[in-house]
Amino acid sequence: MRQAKKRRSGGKHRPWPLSQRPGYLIRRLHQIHVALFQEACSAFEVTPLQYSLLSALAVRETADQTTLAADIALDRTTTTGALKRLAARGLVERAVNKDDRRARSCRLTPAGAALLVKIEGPAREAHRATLGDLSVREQTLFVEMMQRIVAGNPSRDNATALFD
Amino acid sequence: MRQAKKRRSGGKHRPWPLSQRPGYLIRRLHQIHVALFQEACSAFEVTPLQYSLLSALAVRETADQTTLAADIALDRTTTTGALKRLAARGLVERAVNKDDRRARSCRLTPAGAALLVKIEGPAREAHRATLGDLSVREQTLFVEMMQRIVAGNPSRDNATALFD
DNA sequence: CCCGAATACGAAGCATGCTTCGTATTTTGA
DNA sequence: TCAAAATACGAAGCATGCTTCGTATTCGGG
Repeated sequence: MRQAKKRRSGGKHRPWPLSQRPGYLIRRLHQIHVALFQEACSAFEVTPLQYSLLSALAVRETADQTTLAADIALDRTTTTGALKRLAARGLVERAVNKDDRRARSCRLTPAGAALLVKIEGPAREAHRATLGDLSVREQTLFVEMMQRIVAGNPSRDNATALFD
Repeated sequence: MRQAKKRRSGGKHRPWPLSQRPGYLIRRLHQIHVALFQEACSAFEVTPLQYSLLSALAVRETADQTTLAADIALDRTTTTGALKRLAARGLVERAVNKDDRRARSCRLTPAGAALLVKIEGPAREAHRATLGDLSVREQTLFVEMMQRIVAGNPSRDNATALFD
């Protein structure tokens, strides 16, 4: 624990080291996780985001794009783009909803469901490895703290409608 | 250690909830931080990444793009794009190095240095607010754990030692 | 000194992520 | 009932982020 003192009076701007800034560290963590995930799941050509989408679809069975976007806390248009790519690969089906022609009903194809089963192991391992430098006890604590932060910062999408 | 929870006979694949996956939580944290930063620094039209770059430049005085990319642990070509945008706004100067015409010597302009001074307060507040749902003690622990994870996963290009 | 290795970039391409604006469709309320 | 509000999308634009490939320049060893 170094406590840099020094602060010369006429000195320039004293930089706050990047390695101590929460935002920088979070960006690095994200970078690390994506790299670990890509490595672990390279055989499936699936990104973490696509895995999240497939997981959400497995739960929903059928859902429109806006619902899925809310499920994974992602912007609606970004979600659409990802779903299009998954559909182009035959992993997801996007059909206009017959009861509401505004909506696109999305669902896993058999190929998508099969891929999800096969990727689960490596994907979990990648998630686990991301916190692999912490003790098991710390990992639990770390996840709990992240959940608390997320709970305290609702995503724009779904929360605004509740309170005007 | 793996206590295989029995899967119900008719049951489909049982998903690991997104809200418990480290990778998902990290993505949400990043999303939250960027939003808080943008809100706090909206008057300056600067993104977290650009702030990191300006900070790195303030320390380096002068540096080529590859060095800056390593400083902030970002891909070289992405760094170039960000520097171009900063240069277009007159915050950064990008000149071909006279001693090595392969390299681009980058440095803060007076406007860039001035902006960095003004943005520091709001930027720090945004970083602090990102962990605002944790107690002060927890914030310290959280940052320490993130640093440990980052230290255990070196970026492809090293030499981030400048920032300690 | 000179040729190959190393270095610093740039361009192109794909995939997130976000905002704003416009359109089609459904719902709703006076 | 019928026009306004709400909803679900799509397109376009900007900003990250990454990889791969190609080019210019410098450096290093024979």
